[in-house]
Amino acid sequence: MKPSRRPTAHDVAALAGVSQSAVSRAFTPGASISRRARLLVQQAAETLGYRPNLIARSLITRRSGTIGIAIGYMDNQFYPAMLDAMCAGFAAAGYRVLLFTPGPGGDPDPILDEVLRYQVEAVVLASARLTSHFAEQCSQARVPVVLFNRRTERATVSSITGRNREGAAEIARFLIDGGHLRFAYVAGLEDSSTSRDRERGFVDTLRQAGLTPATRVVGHYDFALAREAARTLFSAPSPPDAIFCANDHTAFAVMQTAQAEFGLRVGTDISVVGFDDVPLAAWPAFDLTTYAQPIRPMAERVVAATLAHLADPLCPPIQEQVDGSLIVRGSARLPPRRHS
Amino acid sequence: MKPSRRPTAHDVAALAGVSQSAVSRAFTPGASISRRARLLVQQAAETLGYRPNLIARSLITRRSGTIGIAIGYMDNQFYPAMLDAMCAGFAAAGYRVLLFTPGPGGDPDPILDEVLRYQVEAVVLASARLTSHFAEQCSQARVPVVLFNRRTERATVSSITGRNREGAAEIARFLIDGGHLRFAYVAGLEDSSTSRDRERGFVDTLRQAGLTPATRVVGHYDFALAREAARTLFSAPSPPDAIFCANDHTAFAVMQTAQAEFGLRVGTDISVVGFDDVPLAAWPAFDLTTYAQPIRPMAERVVAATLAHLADPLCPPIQEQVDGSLIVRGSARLPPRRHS
DNA sequence: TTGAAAGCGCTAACAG
DNA sequence: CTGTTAGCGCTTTCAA
Repeated sequence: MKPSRRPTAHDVAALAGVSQSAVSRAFTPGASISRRARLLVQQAAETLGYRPNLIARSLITRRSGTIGIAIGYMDNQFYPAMLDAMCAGFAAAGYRVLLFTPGPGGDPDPILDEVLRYQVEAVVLASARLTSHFAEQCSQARVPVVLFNRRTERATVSSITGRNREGAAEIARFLIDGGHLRFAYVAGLEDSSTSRDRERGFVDTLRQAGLTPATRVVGHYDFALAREAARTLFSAPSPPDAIFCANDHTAFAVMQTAQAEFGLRVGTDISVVGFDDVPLAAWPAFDLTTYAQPIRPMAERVVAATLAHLADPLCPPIQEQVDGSLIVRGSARLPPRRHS
Repeated sequence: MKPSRRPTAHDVAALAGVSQSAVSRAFTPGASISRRARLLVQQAAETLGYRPNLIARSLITRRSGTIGIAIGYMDNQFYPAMLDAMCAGFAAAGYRVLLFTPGPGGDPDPILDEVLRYQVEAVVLASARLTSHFAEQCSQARVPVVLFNRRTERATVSSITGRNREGAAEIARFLIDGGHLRFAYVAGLEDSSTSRDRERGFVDTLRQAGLTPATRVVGHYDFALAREAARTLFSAPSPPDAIFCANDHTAFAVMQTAQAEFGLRVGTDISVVGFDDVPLAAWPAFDLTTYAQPIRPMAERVVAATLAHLADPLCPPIQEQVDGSLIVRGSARLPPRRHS
């Protein structure tokens, strides 16, 4: 017994009494090989516990079959759910996922370099940090980039987002119809396109309705900071009665602070609305009114866009917005019923 | 301009006027190369945008630098948090993470095969499905396996778990001291070692105290199913006053069902205790008493165990239990204060 | 310190 | 359908 090395195609070939190329062919779906030869190889492979080395294959085919996914915010349920869905989508398309989580603090650049060295065929960026520079480096290396839930100003890179402006505008109208008067927006990260787009849709709609502009605080998409922002809001001389939060995760922080620290009844004393419709939003404890960004469809679009770039390197940037919809639950006062 | 191919070490060598081996050496930390040569190479690499191909390197070094992580339950906050921590840990150790999420339903075996073909150096299993058979296949292929948060009966494979028995026993004592009388356990998956161990610690402690055995329902670690189980519990003629749930995720389902559907005040009318101490448990809306499984330390132990196997292929299985602690919050009635 | 040469395990022409 | 022959891009002896 030769215990040290894993069996190679040569070993299998020797045992099966065929050439090494025959072994290769036996493991290649469309290859031309006789049933007999394939059987011989399969048996030999079985007894040896042979498994084709995909690394060696990648080297020659120049396709690693690997997609890099950068994802942050694992405490915001939206991202793990998305990761799960994307992973499944890529797996179904025959790709493996190399995960990298650019932790808080520290320069994310070295990790990018690492990933590119590993010959990922494309990169999906789902983290607000490291978006622009990172994306640039990738496209310089001719590695397609797909941004998820964020975009860049320059239309040079692909992105899949929700309908941030439209969704926020719909929320504004919903709150206006609900008879609210003092609005507030809890922003995410200042340099996040997503937070800015949502703010814009919200603020513009209020302005068009001739209402008092919304108070603005910043939660940085962080639970603790969002709670801090909520305290600022509720401690003000004239606190808001309608709060739109940059995402559900932020909304949870705001709701709980309102209830636990200010004794406010959410949905009655004040209205809180989020964005995303993560599974938690439907939990009885939250019952959050929010604008749904559908996980599965978005994941599918990300996968599709990535595959499009892989299929055609000259494919122009794809910028898609996936439709969402307002999910009305109990965290915001309802507009009066209209006759239909 | 030759746009099609990415630059290789040869291209860099040609431009720098050195041999291709020199290029290799310039990118190998400990290699013997003159400052001059290294500089030449670095400049040439810079202008060409050269990045060493790690796939090619793996082929010759026989080390892919990649760890496979199988993880499920992305809706249970414990797992994304753990994934994040493990990813960071492996990255710090110079390893990349290949993620695979064995979705619900379907045979997980083909995906395993896929992963092994990709030459991962080790596999971390953090999903209850695919544990035993999968682990066997891996060790047959001489790929070290580390189970996370689960173990197998046979002590042949490494595992990192929390103190399930002890933690559950401590919870039982806490509830007994709190003066509860009618206990219940909401189990996870029936074939999960974790759920069984927790149940055992809980049940044994009750028995030793001479108390009525706990009612037992099954939540399968699933939110909806756990709610269903909770309904069964609360609809019984003599409903429990102390419920221990297999994990926090299950506890959230139980708490909310108690409140929303049965009008029970958690922490007053009934006590609910979980296991894990996920970030959500500390949210005001839940304020869940639970037994903490510390994410960071557990992740560190997983990484350490994996590296130990990598460093020494003959390393015997490592079975570690990471200490936890009871986190007392408001979801369970407190034992009466004692004089200290 | 350096370059030449020999592969890592596999795929992909190319003849037979 | 099959075996032979070149490599994929890199690391690693081995002499020089």
